[in-house]
Amino acid sequence: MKPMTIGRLSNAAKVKVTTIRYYESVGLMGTPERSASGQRVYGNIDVERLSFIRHARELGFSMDAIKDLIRLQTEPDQDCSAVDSIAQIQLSEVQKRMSQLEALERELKRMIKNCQGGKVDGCQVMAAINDHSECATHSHERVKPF
Amino acid sequence: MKPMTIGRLSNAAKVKVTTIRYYESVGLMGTPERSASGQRVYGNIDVERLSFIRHARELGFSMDAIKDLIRLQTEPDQDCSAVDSIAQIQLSEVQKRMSQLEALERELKRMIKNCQGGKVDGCQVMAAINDHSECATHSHERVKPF
DNA sequence: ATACAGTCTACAGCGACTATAGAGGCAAGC
DNA sequence: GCTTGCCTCTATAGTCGCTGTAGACTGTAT
Repeated sequence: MKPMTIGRLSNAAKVKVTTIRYYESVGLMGTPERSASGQRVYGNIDVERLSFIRHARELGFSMDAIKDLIRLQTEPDQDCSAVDSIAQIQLSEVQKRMSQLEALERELKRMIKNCQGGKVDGCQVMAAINDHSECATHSHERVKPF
Repeated sequence: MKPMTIGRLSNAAKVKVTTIRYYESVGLMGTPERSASGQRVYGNIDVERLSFIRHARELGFSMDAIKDLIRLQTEPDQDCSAVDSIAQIQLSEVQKRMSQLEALERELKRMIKNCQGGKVDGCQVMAAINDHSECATHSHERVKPF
């Protein structure tokens, strides 16, 4: 039975080694046992926890939100509503983000459709971006970069 | 006729003062004239350019893409296809991002629907996040934070 | 014995800003 | 002239969620 090193944990949970160490440094993962030579040694519970973190990250939860979820998990007698509300906030964030992106999609499509080749001089894409009177989202909220 | 200081430019273009200085530092905005006491002095053309940058950012264009667009704008005899292709890339990014978010929305809704209150112990939201066998997006691509 | 992969720490960098500190400038009212 | 109060200046550090690098040590297979 070989000890579960950080590399094996990485394979098991599908999270990069460097990311695991990062999660430890910010307190998302606890401080593991060490072997005689100082290497981290994990157990099955760490695979569980790290997989939970990965999935939550894939769902877009912030690391702070995940910390809250983990804390709640250790208090199983508590009311479920706190968990529910974290998920609700996440859902509304996702929906807000989607409606922004839909507006962007419409505007980008319009720009591209109107562009019939030719010179930059009369390019409708540039004209559309310059037309800052009409904003895609009708708000001044910044769309996060991607 | 008062000189256009950075604050007035900020108001006119709806971009924060600190962000304007940042744009200058990374070469997105040029280096403006200075008054005798060293304050930045702008003209109407700067309002145009900064508004263009703001709108392009709202459309999700990266700062590198915006640099390209500005460069192309100063060469109006060039072919429009470069501009078009920047917009096309942007559109496909937006669409990719949207389909990821749609998957997240479905999963979050499912999680929340199944949560009927009660204790954390039996919370379906937690169970759903723990169910990392079935991934929302069916890929291991990370959704960018927001 | 040697090769090579894995692990360690510490620190720098990414994008696109935002925040802070501490100094100096400018216009209006007294 | 003096004060008040906002504006602007530079420089630096922090944000988020990692990723990459350097240089040293460890563990395993041949």
